Amino acid sequence: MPATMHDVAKLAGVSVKTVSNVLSGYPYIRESTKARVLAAVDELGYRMNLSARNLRAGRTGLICLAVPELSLPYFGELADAVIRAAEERSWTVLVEQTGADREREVGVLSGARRQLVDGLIFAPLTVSSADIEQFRGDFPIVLLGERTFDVAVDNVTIGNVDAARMATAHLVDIGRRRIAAIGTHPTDAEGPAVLRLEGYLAALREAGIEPDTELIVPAGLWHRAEGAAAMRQLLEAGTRFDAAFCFNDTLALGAMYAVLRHGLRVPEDIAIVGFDDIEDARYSMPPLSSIAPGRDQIARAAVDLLARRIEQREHAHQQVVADFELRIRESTAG
Amino acid sequence: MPATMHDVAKLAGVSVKTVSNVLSGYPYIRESTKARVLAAVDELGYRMNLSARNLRAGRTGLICLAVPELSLPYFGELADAVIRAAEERSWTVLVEQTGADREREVGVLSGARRQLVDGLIFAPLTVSSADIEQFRGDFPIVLLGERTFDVAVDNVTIGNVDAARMATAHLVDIGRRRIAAIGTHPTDAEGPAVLRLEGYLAALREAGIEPDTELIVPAGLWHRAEGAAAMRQLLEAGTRFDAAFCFNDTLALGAMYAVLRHGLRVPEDIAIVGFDDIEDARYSMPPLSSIAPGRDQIARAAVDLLARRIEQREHAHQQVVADFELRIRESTAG
DNA sequence: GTAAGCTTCTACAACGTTGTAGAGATCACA
DNA sequence: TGTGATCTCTACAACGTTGTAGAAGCTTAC
Repeated sequence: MPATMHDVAKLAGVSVKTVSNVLSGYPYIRESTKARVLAAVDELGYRMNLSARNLRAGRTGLICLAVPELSLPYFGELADAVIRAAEERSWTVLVEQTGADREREVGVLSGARRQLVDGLIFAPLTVSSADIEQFRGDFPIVLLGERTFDVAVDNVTIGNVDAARMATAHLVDIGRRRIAAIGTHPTDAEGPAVLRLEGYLAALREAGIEPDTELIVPAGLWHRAEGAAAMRQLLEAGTRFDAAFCFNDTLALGAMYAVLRHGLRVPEDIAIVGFDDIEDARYSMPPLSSIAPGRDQIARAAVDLLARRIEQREHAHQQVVADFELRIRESTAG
Repeated sequence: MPATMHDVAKLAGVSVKTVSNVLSGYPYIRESTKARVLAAVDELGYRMNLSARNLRAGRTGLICLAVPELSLPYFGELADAVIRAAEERSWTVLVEQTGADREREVGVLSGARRQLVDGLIFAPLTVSSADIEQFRGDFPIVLLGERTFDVAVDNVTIGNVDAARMATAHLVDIGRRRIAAIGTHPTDAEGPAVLRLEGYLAALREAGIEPDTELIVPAGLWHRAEGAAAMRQLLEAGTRFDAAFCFNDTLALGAMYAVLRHGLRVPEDIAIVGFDDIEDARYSMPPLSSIAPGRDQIARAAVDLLARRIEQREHAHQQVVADFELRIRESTAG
């Protein structure tokens, strides 16, 4: 049975409230009293019961981070960054995995966790802006990832369209004309897949290249296996092409694997550029060119926005656009 | 202001306790009453206040998973598995990152989180068994990873020594005699690095191969960068060798990168085997042979052990040894 | 000398839920 | 018809904390 404030108070010979005051930094306390209380805390190994504190204070000090899967390196690294950023505010992060499941994403928005956490940082994959409007209710939320439609939610993103355009333009710059895009979500109306496709198409347009629908390959989950499958499909179809822009790095690494397996060279035969700049990208053979989003910047911005939203429920929603940069490595360089 | 049980009770025309009873599945309730209550819950969008419930019940429904870093793929995948296993018990997992920092690991054992969670699943890196004995107090804990010294804590592991021995023996089987070991922690007295080294040495001994200390290279963090650095060090030292057993897959992938960069072939010049079988391993070029621990089995066992420990504080501590298998891929196969 | 202000501490109620105990109905059976 | 068992529901207290309100002592200023 752990010690409570009552035990501490009794041992220190003060009232419960005085213990509470000492612990919460109330200024008007005699030094000697404070010392006695702290000694008692120490002696009993007292730890505050957070359920009780939260019940009273209406805050839990917990935030929820909802991502598709931690086993995807990008989200593992992102979770890492968010947890660190949250720590600076002494918040605790509770990670929820949504899979790629719409029902679970809706569950996160409207679900039971909302009673447990003060706010939500949410990287949605399948739910639409309309869903978000509908289910979020009056709850502090920060979205990760651009929303195509305007939605009254704080939002941190990198410029997906610009970044995708830059990645594709880089392939054009090194002389490629037949550039595949891997990872589209043809049925989505919005979301990163849509935006990255848009950037890809814009870059082609600017280069005067006619897009070829045969070179645009969907991939639902953006895992390595799907990247490899998509690339195999392209290679086996006999479609001629000399480069691929993959919508994330795991797709790209899977695709690169399939190219090499097929006996072709990267980048000589097929140049590949990815997106996310996960650690793997730097140690693949050849190392993978990729768009590096400012992960720490994104995490910090998300936590900051959420903090402001929690403190002050009513204010215009904000959009933070984080920086990105193209890291050119050997998968696109001679 | 969210609705409380009182609001629901008033709307349904029953007592608060009846609402509570309906919601917690108490059997003796008239169907019509139950229906009225549920309708009221629905109409008000009522969600239970978990702080209050926890305060009353003395349980939070949260468990803590403490790992070094989520951005390490193995731990990302492990966290994924633990979260899924915990979900089946409708527990929520709170992930704590310890870095490789002893102070933080001690903090996890003795820290403030203990008031917030019902139990802890802990993958320690730096703390010793003695630390664990000292700091854990009376708190439900399950350790991930073998303890060399006996410590009164539930424990899930794979047979590190056996697995390392099998990996090394595999290299011997394909005809290698000069086998490097990458990833030792020379100052540790226990922990996976020590055990894997032990397995490595055992396999050499069984094959009648004299270990060569020049081939045993430390690496603190088991990141790709350290694996690459260790391998570069070996290559530049001019030490002759024809294989490497890396203590985890990220080390192995970094090492493989360095080998290929150095203009040598894998496996012809240097065969490489890793440990953990992370997803990357299957898509590197060449694909990496690795020890596959039963990750889901480990996660489930850890959650099960923790559940038993929470329900019933007093009983002998248990050790679960999960299965592993060697996945042979091209990094060790002609 | 006393009003006003500061410092230090305390009692009490409240946060939203559930366990305990028990009050009334209703039912089965003699 | 009475007796005990079963069903349905309720009042109350309690979990451990903090906000509110205020008491008591001390200092300052006239």
